[in-house]
Amino acid sequence: MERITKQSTAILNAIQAAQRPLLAPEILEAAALEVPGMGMATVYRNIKSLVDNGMLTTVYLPGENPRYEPSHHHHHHHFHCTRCDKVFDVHDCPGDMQQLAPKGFTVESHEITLYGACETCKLSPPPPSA
Amino acid sequence: MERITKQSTAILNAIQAAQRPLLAPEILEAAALEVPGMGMATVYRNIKSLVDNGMLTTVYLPGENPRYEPSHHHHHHHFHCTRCDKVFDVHDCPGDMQQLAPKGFTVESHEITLYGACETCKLSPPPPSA
DNA sequence: TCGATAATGATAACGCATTATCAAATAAAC
DNA sequence: GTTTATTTGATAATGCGTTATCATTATCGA
Repeated sequence: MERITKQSTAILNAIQAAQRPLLAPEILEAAALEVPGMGMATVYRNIKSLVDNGMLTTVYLPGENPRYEPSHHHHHHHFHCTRCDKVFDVHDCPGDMQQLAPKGFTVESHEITLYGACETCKLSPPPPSA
Repeated sequence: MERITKQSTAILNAIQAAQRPLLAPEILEAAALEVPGMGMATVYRNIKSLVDNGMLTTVYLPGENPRYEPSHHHHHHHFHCTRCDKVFDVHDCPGDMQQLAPKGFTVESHEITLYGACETCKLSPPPPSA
């Protein structure tokens, strides 16, 4: 990916504008608003290139397909809304986790995923089923 | 799965003896020690049945295939050894995570995965590469 | 503007975990 | 022990995310 195309521009725009990690199909959906007819293969090709360049970071959550966000280079976690399935960054962290591990184990890093309702879903709960 | 067979017995034994969540291939490997020639399909069939019965709990870790452990019914987390890739239960928990979430978000649950070296791997580090 | 070459889109192919199929083996009831 | 229905093992098939293929299109340096 050496050339700047309207597709690659739209893909990068979509990821940077999202302010949250996106799934590949979400990136396609967003970028296709700017470049209608864009194909899934183009999204995967550009993602791969951006990840290889270090511009994108892959976010793995339990039982989920990979999401992608601009590389932050600072420690953070994620919130997965169980209503809308969107994932948001969480910039706070409880800190060292060494004390949780069994005796004799060494903790080198950790991942935390929070689950619950995001603000939008809290304010707009689904109508009670009839 | 209504009948008790030597295969189903070996599978349950393997899972209960492991004292840690196992991948499907690990269950096969362990159960096959007791019943040589056991097939992967039998493992998946029995896992599915045990999960449906509530006897087994599926453990999802980021970017990993599902693992299985006996249902505990108590809140706990997991430690993933980056050396041997084994996963261990962590019975401690930092507690409520509501304060980490963005304003307006409601935290209902959380998952924590610790990464590092388990005791065995710490005591037996790999030889330095030549 | 032209030409070389990289990117795109459509689609086939792939990898891999999981599930379905079905004949043979085997629990468990009688 | 016999009978009958369930389980097993081998293997094909599936689902699905991702990657490869290749003719066409488009970028960008000359």
